[in-house]
Amino acid sequence: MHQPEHLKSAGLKSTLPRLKVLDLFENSKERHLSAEDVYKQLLASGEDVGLATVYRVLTQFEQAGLLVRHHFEGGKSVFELNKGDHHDHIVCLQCGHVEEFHDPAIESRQQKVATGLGFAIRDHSLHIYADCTKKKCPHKR
Amino acid sequence: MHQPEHLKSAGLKSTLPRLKVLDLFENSKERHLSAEDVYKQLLASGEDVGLATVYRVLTQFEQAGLLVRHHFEGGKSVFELNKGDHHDHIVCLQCGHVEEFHDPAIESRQQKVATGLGFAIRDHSLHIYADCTKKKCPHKR
DNA sequence: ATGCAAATGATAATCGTTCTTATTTGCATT
DNA sequence: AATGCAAATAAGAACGATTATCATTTGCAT
Repeated sequence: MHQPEHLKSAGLKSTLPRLKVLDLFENSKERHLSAEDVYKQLLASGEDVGLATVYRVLTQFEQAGLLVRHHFEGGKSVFELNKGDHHDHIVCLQCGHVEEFHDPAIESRQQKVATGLGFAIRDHSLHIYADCTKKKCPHKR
Repeated sequence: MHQPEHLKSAGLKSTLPRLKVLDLFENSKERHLSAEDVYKQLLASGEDVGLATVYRVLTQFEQAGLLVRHHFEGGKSVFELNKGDHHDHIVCLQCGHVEEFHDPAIESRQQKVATGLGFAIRDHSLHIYADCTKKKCPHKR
């Protein structure tokens, strides 16, 4: 159990709801979870947390750098553990599974384009929405 | 005035609110407008349209292919006239202005990456959030 | 001019998220 | 181990964007 230290070093008190949420992200099958996902999974595990707390904790974790927030289509925010690397996302239109990728060529082109237009990149997001080409979509929800 | 034909060919009755909205997109300074933007500008022009109608019309125009919808950060949908071309967006963090660009190298890399992972791209969005590097941001709201 | 389906406007409802506030908890100090 | 207090929580109200409901109005073919 090394989670309390994670929280401590992030300047966050080691409370039960925070440990539960962090644990969920570290042990969940899907890397990408919405606030609703987190809330429901905690309730299903018998944990008794409030939805407002989930939202607060997710935002705090994002600010602390423990989680990264993404805005996929559909409006709702989705979070994932911050592995320290940057990557883009392919969202499967069939099952909603999110696959990650990183392409240095794309990244450097973005820099060139932005610089050429007189902008300094602060952040960017590349989302590809696609169909899995295998006969049966392998990513069960 | 060629707008009524636009609507007709899209299978939409030529009504006053729809003409107003279409006209606004064709004559507005900013290419990218939210439902709220459209509603407020119509009210400001003395036109009396309902907010619900604006939302409905925007969605219909999107489905008819007259407008394209984008989801920038901040949650709300933004629309622009469909010019038929695909392009990506740089959003100025200072003033909210949206600049468009198209980079074939990025596009082709995306195809390669998606194919390599076993996906067929249906749609994608690349949003760069950046600061304008000129001393004074030239894009006044 | 007439009729009727389609479109509108006002408003209620919904969804994701944030705010408010009274209560509870973590944890440092006795 | 008991105490105190700031920080964190839970419940529900509030919020902003969007969608649904429904009675009224409008476009347009007859």
